[in-house]
Amino acid sequence: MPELPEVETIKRILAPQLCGRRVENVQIRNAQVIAHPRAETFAERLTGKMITGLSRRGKFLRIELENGGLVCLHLRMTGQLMVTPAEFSEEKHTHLIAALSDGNQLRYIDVRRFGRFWYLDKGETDAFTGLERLGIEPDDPGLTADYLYGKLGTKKKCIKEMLHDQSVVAGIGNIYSDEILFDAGVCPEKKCSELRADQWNRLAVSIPKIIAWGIETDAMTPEEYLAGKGREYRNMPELKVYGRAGMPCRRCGSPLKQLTIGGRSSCFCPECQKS
DNA sequence: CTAGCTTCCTGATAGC
DNA sequence: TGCTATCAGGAAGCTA
Repeated sequence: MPELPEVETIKRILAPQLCGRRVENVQIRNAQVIAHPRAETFAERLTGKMITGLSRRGKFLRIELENGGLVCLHLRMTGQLMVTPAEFSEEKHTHLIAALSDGNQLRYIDVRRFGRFWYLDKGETDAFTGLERLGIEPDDPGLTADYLYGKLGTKKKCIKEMLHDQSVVAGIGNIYSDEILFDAGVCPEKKCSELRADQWNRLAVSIPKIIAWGIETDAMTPEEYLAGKGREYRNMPELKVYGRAGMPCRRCGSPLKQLTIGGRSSCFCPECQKS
């Protein structure tokens, strides 16, 4: 499931393959991946437009067009965006294919079909994408202990759940929330209202640190990208806790524990994350 | 305002 | 072998 570091990786890989290319035509195989406007209109608006830039905000990707129009997309759980030569065989669950002026194709593949696309004309604000309610980026200098405390200090929900609130810090999902809490030495079940000042301080350090580390370890060469046909965006970072239930903690050796918190599986070290 | 539940989807896996 | 049940999860939308 792509989180901020993977979306950033996708952006960096795709930007040089998309910028300066014109969208020649758009085939939408499954209209449900288009959230706004209607699929036909979406295809019409894109056709003939030159791609001028790619940007990321939280887990959203934005494809900027020459007319000031914007394609926003969210990959959710299983969405994959890739540029391939037109002759590459088509993956199962391909929902959108945009032919580009250099002969390549931009393809969207999504097994579970949770991902969504929006097209916004220049200045258009009426279509709700979710982008508008995003909080600050993890690398924003405004991400301080005070900021976190101000947003979450009175919340009764546990910190693990609240780290997923995109309106506080944008881009954190289930993998990186586990990694951040381990780095900060904070128990995922701890209620926000019960966190101490030193724990807010450590979270304010760990959030940008772990997200930056994720981006670094995801970094992929164009050769690696092509070898995987662009399907894999995570270069297998050495995760400390996520998915390692029962295995020894990399810091203290104690067996890592798994719990379901707010409907999400959560892994942590009961020794290193006692409070 | 918050908490809690449901929805969307398919593939992997477990149990019989 | 083949069936059914369960689970995974980002975020919106709903009710209470």
